[in-house]
Amino acid sequence: MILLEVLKSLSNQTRLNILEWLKEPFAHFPEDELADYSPEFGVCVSDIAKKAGMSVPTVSVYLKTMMSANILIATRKDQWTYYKRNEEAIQELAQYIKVSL
Amino acid sequence: MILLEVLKSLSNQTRLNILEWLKEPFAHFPEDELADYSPEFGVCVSDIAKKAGMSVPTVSVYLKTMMSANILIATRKDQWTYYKRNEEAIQELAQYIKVSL
DNA sequence: TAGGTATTTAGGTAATTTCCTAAATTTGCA
DNA sequence: TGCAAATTTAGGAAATTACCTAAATACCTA
Repeated sequence: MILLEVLKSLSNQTRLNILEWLKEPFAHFPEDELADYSPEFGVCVSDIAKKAGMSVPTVSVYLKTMMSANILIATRKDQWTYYKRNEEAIQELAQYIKVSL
Repeated sequence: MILLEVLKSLSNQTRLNILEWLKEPFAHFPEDELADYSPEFGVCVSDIAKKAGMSVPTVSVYLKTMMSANILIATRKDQWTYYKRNEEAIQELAQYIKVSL
């Protein structure tokens, strides 16, 4: 884990929100958009962009940033890219801060 | 705790380094600079600036930023301002990430 | 192969952050 | 009172980040 990279990826309100939304997709995204939702894959880029009220390209880059930091996991499926949280990495971050920061 | 503010205050390599140095001052600062060191107060601005290899004003602002985020605690004593880590706030951050992020 | 949907990449402007030097302030002490 | 040391505040240049729109790419299906 590259701590600075992880912290940078989390130091933006929209990116923090995305992480929250992905924790409970059904509480944050319209049900019809989650018609084919599976916790294995997550939520696709355009649904997240719509929820964020930002352009798809901006959110695409945000998601990619968080994936590079290993906080999100991406899965390409047909023409969609689904993103979900990397719970292990988030716990690793918490543990690192607790014992090593 | 304002999560975004805390994360921003930590998303800079120099500020992360400062937090590390303050964890074990004797391992990171020259002994003579720590002549009157006390864990109750910490290390003064100019010693931290020297260690960082940056100007005093820059480091002064960095420290103030981290204090505003509640990650550091400042104590003014005569003409010196000493900074130490806020261990409770750091643990609170770790816990927040663990259970709520 | 053509056309449609989803995503990514490129390129640009505005805002923020990084870091400096100079000036102002705080505090101790002769 | 007035100088000296430590710090903070002000102001500015350069780099990075935050967003956008337009264009390119990926992948489906007819």
